[in-house]
Amino acid sequence: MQLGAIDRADDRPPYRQIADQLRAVIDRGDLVAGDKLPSEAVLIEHYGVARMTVRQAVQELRNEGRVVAEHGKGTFVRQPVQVRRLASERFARRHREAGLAAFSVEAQKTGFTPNVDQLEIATGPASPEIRDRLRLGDDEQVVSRSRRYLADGQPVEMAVSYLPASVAAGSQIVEADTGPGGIYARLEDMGFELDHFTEEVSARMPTAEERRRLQLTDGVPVVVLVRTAYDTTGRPLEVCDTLKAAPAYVLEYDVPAR
Amino acid sequence: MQLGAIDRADDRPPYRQIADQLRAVIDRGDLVAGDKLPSEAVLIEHYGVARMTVRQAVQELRNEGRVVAEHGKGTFVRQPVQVRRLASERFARRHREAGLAAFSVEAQKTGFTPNVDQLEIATGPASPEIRDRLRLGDDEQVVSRSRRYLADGQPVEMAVSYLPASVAAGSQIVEADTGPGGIYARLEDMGFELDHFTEEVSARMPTAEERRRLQLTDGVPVVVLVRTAYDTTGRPLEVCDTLKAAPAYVLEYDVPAR
DNA sequence: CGCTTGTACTCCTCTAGACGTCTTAAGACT
DNA sequence: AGTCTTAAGACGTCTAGAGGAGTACAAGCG
Repeated sequence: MQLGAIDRADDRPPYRQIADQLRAVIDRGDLVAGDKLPSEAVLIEHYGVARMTVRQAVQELRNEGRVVAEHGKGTFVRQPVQVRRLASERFARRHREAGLAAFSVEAQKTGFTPNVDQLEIATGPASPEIRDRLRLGDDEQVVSRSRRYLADGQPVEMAVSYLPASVAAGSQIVEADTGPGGIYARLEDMGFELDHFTEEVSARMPTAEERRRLQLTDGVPVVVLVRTAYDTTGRPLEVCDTLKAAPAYVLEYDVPAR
Repeated sequence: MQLGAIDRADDRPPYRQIADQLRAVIDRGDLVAGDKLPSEAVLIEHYGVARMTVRQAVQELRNEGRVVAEHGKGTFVRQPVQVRRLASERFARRHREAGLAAFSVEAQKTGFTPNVDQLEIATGPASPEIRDRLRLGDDEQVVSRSRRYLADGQPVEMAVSYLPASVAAGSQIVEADTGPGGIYARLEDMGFELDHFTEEVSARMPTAEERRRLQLTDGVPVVVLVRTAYDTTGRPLEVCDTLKAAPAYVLEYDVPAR
């Protein structure tokens, strides 16, 4: 692996020159996914700069999502973010068969091994925003379920959903499958009549926490899917917010015969 | 504007506590878009920490896109992404009735008076990307159609679509309605059998030109809908990219009887 | 009045350390 | 052999400075 020196004649600051050289090492393939970057101590020695300068250079690569620092272990080259176009399938049909589509179906149709982690379930008072979305009274409690979906170990999606505690009604619902349609099937089993739901696709910049959990590159917005499920009386039964890095959502519709 | 102090008993590092407090100031509305954050010197004085600590806190907010630092001027709160919630309607039903959903249907169901401007049509060689998406040969030409949708005079959406010149076949297609389903109805009239299409929702930061045409504020990502229409043989007939500021897309599905 | 200059303020970059926590592996002990 | 301790190496956080460069505005000059 070849690292150059800092060119004092260069008008770019040293930390940027170092970052560029590290980037080049990765782009050239001298270091591939999983490889360890030279440690901070080595880079300090090589370039003859202070520790903060080296850290600032590495921070650039971290913000770009090219490397990941692991406390006590080292800094490692990350898998490149995949931006492949997903193969299209008969999604809409399956969607109708399943009754309600789950956003996370996508992960399962691409050949990845999907799994779920960071499942957290909590019961407590609702925030004003959630109260508004679920049309709850001031003192009603909600059950929140957050989880993260991974494809081949790589986080691709995270979701938080809220149900009125009166709907969750004990422990059954909170253990419901986090897979596609799981929660909705469970709700129907419990006697709730799902009528329809709304989905709203939006986008925004992720918070630091969201960027961390999804291992996002700096400057990349996330696609947000806001879903609300209603019963036949029009009462919201569940709201679910799903976050993904772009590209996010592939639907396929069949054209009906005319 | 109220800023607290650092809680040494808190297990979170000071820089994160400072970042949280600055975030809270923005979330509370004490500082709104365009306002200047307290300068580094003021924050150093207030919290009694070193410069690097303050800078690390502000860096978090910069990474989140909440603030922007301008050399020599200060650090300013950025325009927040709007999270306006749109009223939901029986979208899916209409979608099935219409045969194919158009992304721009939304504008028409919100009570705005929609209209289209900046219609541009051109025929020429395809870029490598478009060639790839339409599966064209090296020397095949494409017809591109770009337009902008306005609601009550306000630009809300823009779209560019490409058809192989062999499909467009003269002047009929290029004058096709830009409204929902218009182009697809025209294609079917011409004997093309539309089979299905894929839609991919993504998001990214807009280019300067896109920001200008959609009159976007700085820091707001755009939702991108990438649609490809296929005929029964699996050949792509049209690709269409639509851009909107978030929020963008509201669907409503009915749950079929079980 | 218009232009230049000075100056204060701002963020940018960097230095040379310090101590902390986490991971790993070697070595000591049972 | 298995378990515990310890130390080295790695990144995390922080201090207390320094000079640089861009900006805004007031003072001075022609």
